[in-house]
Amino acid sequence: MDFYSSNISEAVIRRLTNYLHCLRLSRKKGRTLLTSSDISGTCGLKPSTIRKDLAQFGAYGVRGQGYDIEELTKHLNKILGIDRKKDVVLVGAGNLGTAMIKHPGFMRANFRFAAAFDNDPGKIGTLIGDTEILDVRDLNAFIKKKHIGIMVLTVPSPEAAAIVDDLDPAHVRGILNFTSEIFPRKKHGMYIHNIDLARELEIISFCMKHCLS
Amino acid sequence: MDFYSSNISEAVIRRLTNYLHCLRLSRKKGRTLLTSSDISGTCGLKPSTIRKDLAQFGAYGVRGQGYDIEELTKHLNKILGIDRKKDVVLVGAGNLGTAMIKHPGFMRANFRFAAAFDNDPGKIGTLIGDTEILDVRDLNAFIKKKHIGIMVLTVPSPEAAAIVDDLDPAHVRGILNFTSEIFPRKKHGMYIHNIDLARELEIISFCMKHCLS
DNA sequence: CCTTGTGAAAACTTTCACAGCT
DNA sequence: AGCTGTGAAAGTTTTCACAAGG
Repeated sequence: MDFYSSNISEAVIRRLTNYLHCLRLSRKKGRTLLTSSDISGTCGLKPSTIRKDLAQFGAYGVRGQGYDIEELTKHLNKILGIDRKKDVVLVGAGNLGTAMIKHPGFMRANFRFAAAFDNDPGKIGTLIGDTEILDVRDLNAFIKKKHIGIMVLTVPSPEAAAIVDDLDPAHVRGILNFTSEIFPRKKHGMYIHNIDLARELEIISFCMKHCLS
Repeated sequence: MDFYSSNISEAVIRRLTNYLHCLRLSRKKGRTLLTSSDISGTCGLKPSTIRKDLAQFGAYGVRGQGYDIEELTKHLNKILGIDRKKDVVLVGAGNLGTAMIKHPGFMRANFRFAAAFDNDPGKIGTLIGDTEILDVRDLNAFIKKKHIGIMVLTVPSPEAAAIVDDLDPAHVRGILNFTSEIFPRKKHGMYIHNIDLARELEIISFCMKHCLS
């Protein structure tokens, strides 16, 4: 377990989340053991890659058998830091924001939306599911008071920069940015993950045209 | 321009979409030339990487000056296959689907939602913006009649597999899959791009914990 | 003088092949 | 017999350093 010091690439982390997906599926089916080639079949990765990844994090399978689903799930949850509840705020209570709050995957991954924020007076005070929409002007005070570490940013792109610049980096350590704004990976000690939905379609468009390997 | 035969990695394509983003920003500011270090500043990539990428696709800049914004934009649009309008269908008219249809980035990238599909009788016949919601049972007929090449899949995860399996691969060539189901990259000649929003948060969670390089 | 284009080097990632356990 | 764990090899990507050219 020396991954604190070593540089893990994003590709590996992304694969870990895929393994977790396979584990959840298999557990639902009532299985207790899973081999690297089982995972390979579901995720479309080489068994050797999977074994390397897991070995790197000190996950020990049993030779001749495979990996214990229960144990490996716990192990991966811990590695990914989703082994205990994390409070998250949503900023931008539009359709995308609403979709995020209602997404079943977030609860499964132990994320809890502590509140949503918006600048539309018509939305402020209302609920999305169980999550209250508050005034975006109170965002920083809320983050400070509740010790929120993660922000999901789903405002219109032009508003993104101002919100991020105003943020107190002492508290928010991670941002999931869905605006088209590209922020640097790390900014004031915060980790920012940029996902632009339109850009993903552009990637598909290319792959369809040129038949990506 | 030999990228038809060569294997371009997804990382390169993703970067191309970033360059396009920079180009759009700079054009808005009234600039006509852009250097690799300008792009570097906005995207957080090394200038040498940017030049390699662009050279690979035969984009020629002017030594001592940089790249012509107008020309490079056209060039990249063409490479990505977004130089002309493409019809897309949305399947799953929930919050995420609505967000996709209303996302300004799609129009900018020349995508047009020809229709949305859902199985909720209360939604069928209504509109999202200008896009009509039709019965999901008519999906395949519609795709065939209108020659739709791309599908955006935003149904609840358990419904995803059935829809994809029923699809006529002669028509749909690309799927942007937002369910947690992991499909193989290529299936029956279709290219499938999997994005699970919860998985992206898991990645952030890891990065926050272990300080990704 | 400035910035592109590019071969060569360095760094990183994936795959292979087989030793090591159960 | 079967599957993991792993060092070494192959393959890929990024970075460097500098020649070429406006």
